[in-house]
Amino acid sequence: MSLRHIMLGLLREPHSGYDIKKEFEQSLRNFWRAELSQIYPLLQKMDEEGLLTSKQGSSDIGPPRRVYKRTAKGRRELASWLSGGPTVGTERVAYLAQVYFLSELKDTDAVLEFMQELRSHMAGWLETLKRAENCWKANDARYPDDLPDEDFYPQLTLQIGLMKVSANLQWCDKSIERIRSREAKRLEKE
Amino acid sequence: MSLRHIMLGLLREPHSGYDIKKEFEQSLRNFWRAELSQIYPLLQKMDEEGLLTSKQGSSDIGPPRRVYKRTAKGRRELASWLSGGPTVGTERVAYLAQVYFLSELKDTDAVLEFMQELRSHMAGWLETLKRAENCWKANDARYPDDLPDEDFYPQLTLQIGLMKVSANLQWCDKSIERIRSREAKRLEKE
DNA sequence: GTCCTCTATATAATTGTTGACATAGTTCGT
DNA sequence: ACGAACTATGTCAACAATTATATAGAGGAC
Repeated sequence: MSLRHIMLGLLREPHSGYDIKKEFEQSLRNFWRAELSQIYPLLQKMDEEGLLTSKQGSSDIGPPRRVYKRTAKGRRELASWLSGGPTVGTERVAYLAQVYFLSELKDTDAVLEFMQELRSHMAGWLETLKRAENCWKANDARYPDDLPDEDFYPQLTLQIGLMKVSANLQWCDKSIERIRSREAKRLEKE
Repeated sequence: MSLRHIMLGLLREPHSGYDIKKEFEQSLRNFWRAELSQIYPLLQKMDEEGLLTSKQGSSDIGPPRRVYKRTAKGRRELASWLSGGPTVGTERVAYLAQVYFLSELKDTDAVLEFMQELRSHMAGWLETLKRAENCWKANDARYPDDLPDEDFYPQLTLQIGLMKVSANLQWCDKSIERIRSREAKRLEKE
């Protein structure tokens, strides 16, 4: 039940479905994703349930926008999610499942290619996060802990994002080295 | 499409549905989870699709077991998943979404309680992973990189698991400190 | 003029996942 | 003798997520 709660969090301020999608592609990218085909029906459903209100907005460009905002009931629903304590044990990381079974690729070059592609994904992601961090440092260089709560907690998630992606990158490098040295040892023996 | 591929990976050796569930609770816990109610129907479906074969086994204890093993077709299906390169960008971490919106909890004590509960989850998980690591070190202390591939790659995932959970634990501690010092500053001003 | 991208909303079909329920034999403690 | 915990298999309803498809105006590239 996380997506509806994330949307309730975003809809403290009015947003359209399209706006929400952009948030997922920017700040929420670190820990959740959602497609428009999931967002639009859910907005309608939550509107029916009384968690949101909507109104027709206008736009200079393209078709008309429908803008949603959470109700008091929606606000309470979000607070009760947070009060229930951290939701742990639901994490899924598909690429680690793939690494677990990499012995199925009988060709060491194919394994190395896999790991290098993973490394390059991580490197790109790290750059993105560093840019986001610099952007924030530029604005709040002198008082990082004086931020309003609404910015402080998102930045905590940016920090752990940086830590995890750095760890991933180091692990990729170390793993590639280990795989190479195993292969070298194997060739020696022949 | 990850669960079916993970099951194809496990079914290099014959397993029952119940066995597979135990694997998810032990070695795969780091990156995927699945319930029995998902495993049993999927085994039947993959059997129909010709990715698995099954045979009725006997057991000393409890009701009879049905044991599955992958076919050559299943093996190829798994290889093609791995050849497609790493599946990235699908990760979901619900507790980070919660942290992102922690400003909705107006009471700092409630926020600290949330973070401490998260910290204690991470500490417990770290202990579990360290035990798993020690168990492996005890068996293969002298030649860690001489392991057969089938053990080497799972251990790579254990290493990144340890790194990520340690990073999480450090981040929890640092975050709790920052939240406390913000609160202290706020009280000073009054 | 045509194609591409961006804004913007939406539906349909399919697949994946969770949680509750139902069944049943074995072993162990009290 | 009774209940709890463990082995073992499964169904069903509800909910969540993905992929493909449809529509349509505005702006820029070629």
